[in-house]
Amino acid sequence: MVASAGRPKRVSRELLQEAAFELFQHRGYRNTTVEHIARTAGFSRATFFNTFSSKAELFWLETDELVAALKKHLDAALADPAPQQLRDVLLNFASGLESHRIPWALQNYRLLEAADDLTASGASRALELNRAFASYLHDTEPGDAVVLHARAAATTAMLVSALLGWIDAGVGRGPFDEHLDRALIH
Amino acid sequence: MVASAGRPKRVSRELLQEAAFELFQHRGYRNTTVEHIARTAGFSRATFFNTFSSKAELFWLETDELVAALKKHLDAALADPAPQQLRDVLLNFASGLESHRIPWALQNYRLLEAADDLTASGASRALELNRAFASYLHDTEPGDAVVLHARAAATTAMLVSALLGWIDAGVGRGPFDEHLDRALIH
DNA sequence: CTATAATATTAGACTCAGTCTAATAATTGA
DNA sequence: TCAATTATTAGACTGAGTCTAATATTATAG
Repeated sequence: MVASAGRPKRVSRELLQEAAFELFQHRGYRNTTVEHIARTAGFSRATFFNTFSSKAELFWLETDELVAALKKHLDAALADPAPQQLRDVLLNFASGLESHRIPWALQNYRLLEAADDLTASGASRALELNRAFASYLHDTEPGDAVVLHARAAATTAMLVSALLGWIDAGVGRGPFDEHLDRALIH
Repeated sequence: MVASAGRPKRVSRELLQEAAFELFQHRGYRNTTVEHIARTAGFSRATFFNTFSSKAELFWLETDELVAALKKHLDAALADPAPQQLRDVLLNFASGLESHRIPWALQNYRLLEAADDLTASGASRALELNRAFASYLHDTEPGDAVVLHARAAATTAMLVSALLGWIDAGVGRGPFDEHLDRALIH
């Protein structure tokens, strides 16, 4: 790839994220301003908003990768000629989730309560998952739309509940798929 | 009740709400400023924030009454010596929900997508319900905490899903409890 | 009737997120 | 050296929410 014309980028999502998480740990999400994050990383506020569309987007960076991986997993499962039940696809994905690879945002999910923009952006991630589940169910076991959407919503809720419960369980918790197996009723 | 001392209140939640919903219909939630709402109702911005803690709180006024009614219903059910299953308590409550008494906010729930503060405040209402359901389950059928919280979360999700689906069904939809009965998978 | 205590309303200043525009800086290639 | 291109920046703006201090309206005590 030829070096493209124009002034080279100095900023990266990672640089800003690193500065931000340090500040969040230290002073909390609300007490950390975008100006503060940007200056700590060596940039201006304007550059921050060139890189992220919001303070919350930065917060969810790693979680978004996890969500994307799960959606990819669902797509792969759907490509199978005889797709598994959604439940089993999720358990399969869960078995690959290592304790040490949980996004910082999820480990610190209690921060959500303190900030409106975090609650909203967290909810929008859950809704994204919900759409993916509804779509999977639609393709694998069509039927009454009311029931289908209810099942998708229930699955999303149980997954999130299991994940947060597992995180809360702290060190010594077993593997995630065992928690999820108990939480995913029917 | 003796008339209390001091300058009498002129503002009321209802006055502001009436002005607000007119403006929301007309110009949308985002394009309606708090200043605009307050002035339309004949007050100042400062008075608005004396009355409501946020623009979003106003949006959810009627919904909050519905949530409070449901929580009361749960408490009443719990007072019974042999409490019903949560599912049946909810179906019972749903049968009393008339089509014409659906909060404006729920009828217009698609507005949520357009505004972060609405998503967040909507989510916080759902979480409030979720806590109430978890508490009900805790008192009626104790057991594994992971399973209990998963069931509460699933119930919340299915209830919301059913409610929004019912609203979307528009005129000609049957009674809500029929929808809910299908959505609440055991 | 007047003063005062109590409460409502208000203006206005402030912080912060997010948007936008216009200026400037650093690079490539001609 | 000049133009094209892209990155970074300052700075102004809007709007939500917080806060303080001033003013208005009432009841009641004297």
